[in-house]
Amino acid sequence: MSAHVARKIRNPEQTRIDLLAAAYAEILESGFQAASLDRILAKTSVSKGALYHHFGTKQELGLAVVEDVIAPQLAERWFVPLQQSIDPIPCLQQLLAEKIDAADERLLRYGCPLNNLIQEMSPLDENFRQGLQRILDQWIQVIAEALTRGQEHGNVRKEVVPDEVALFLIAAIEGCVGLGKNAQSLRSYQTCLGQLQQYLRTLTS
Amino acid sequence: MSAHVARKIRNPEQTRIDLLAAAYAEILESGFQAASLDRILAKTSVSKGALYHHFGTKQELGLAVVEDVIAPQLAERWFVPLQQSIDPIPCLQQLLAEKIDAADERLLRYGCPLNNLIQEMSPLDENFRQGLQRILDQWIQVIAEALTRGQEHGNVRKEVVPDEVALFLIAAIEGCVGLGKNAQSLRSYQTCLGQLQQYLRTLTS
DNA sequence: TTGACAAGATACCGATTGGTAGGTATTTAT
DNA sequence: ATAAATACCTACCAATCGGTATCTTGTCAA
Repeated sequence: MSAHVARKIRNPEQTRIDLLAAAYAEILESGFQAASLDRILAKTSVSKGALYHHFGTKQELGLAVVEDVIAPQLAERWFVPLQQSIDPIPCLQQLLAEKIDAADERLLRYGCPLNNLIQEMSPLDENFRQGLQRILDQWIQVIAEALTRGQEHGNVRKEVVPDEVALFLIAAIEGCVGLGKNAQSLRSYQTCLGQLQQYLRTLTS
Repeated sequence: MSAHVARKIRNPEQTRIDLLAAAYAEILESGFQAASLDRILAKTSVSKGALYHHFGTKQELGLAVVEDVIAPQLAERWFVPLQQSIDPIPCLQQLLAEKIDAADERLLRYGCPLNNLIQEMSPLDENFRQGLQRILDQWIQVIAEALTRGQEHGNVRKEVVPDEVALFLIAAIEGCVGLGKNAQSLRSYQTCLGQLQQYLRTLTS
């Protein structure tokens, strides 16, 4: 079938995607500094020459993971639902509920990829810091806008400062995931996020 | 003066303390995995032979930093004041206020030593995880006991579950420090902890 | 069909890593 | 005074690190 179409031996876009996926996994498991390029290559059966054709340095590969893997992941799970919602408060509640229920074993073990890189890399590499901060700023903004709309609809107390509460919400989320990661306890993870849900309720009017 | 007292050429206890201090700083700045024994030795002018006389492996050194440096630090700043206080809620409020005011540049850049090690090491090394968890459990317990006493004195709402709120408080603190670390913004750090203070107020009856 | 460039492969490099071998020097106990 | 144990030092090691040089191969436009 399709005899005319020359079979593609090479597929640079797919190679790039494979590298990003393997690098993402390796970084999640070992951290960026301890992430081994050789291990990444072993996972992908891509050669080192190919890697360095697509990415100039290890740092470039890491930044690409942040921009092309982590950022879209977060956007899909948080930004899209929140921006589409008309009444954002129940939406926030449900996003938290999902986060509680969908407690992957992988999440419990390795934590949040975004927070991991923040804690490891922000003091060491300004490019990483800025790339991660861009994601955080978007996250804050999306939640803050949701809270503002909630205030306009009379669902959120006027006293709350959307920017500040959004910042705190993200901090609390990352904190809960981080503690659950060390406790290695689904129960800890869920009760911690459960307390955050109760906090959310104090924002409603 | 003191001609009889032989001058000490060697001081193994001090050597150990020097090593722990240097290792603590190096780990805070680079993380544990990327912490270089050679750099630690350079900071202390201690030889590698001496290091390996006091600590069998790099891991042992790291665990000693957790137990002998980080744990006492936290105990001094949180456990002692909380345990001594009769009315623990104002005490918690003030501890947070201190944490807001005493925002060191070093804290803002490198974050919380405890949380750093949690995020980096808990998935990689079970011994680290347990050592860190011991500290967390103590922290939780001290705060929970404070909250319970607060309930007994009628200062804290009966609905709060001390254990769970204590867990959440710590998560939120670490989250705030972690976000401030990436934002590199004193303002972010302080407003985030400020929101946590407001949360604390919702616990009072 | 061919020339030019992108994509990938292999072999290697210096630097750094945690750790060790084998020695010396100090301290302490007897 | 002396033996034994503790404390420390220097030189070295294999393994791994990120990165590079050099080459071949596949792709596509002209």
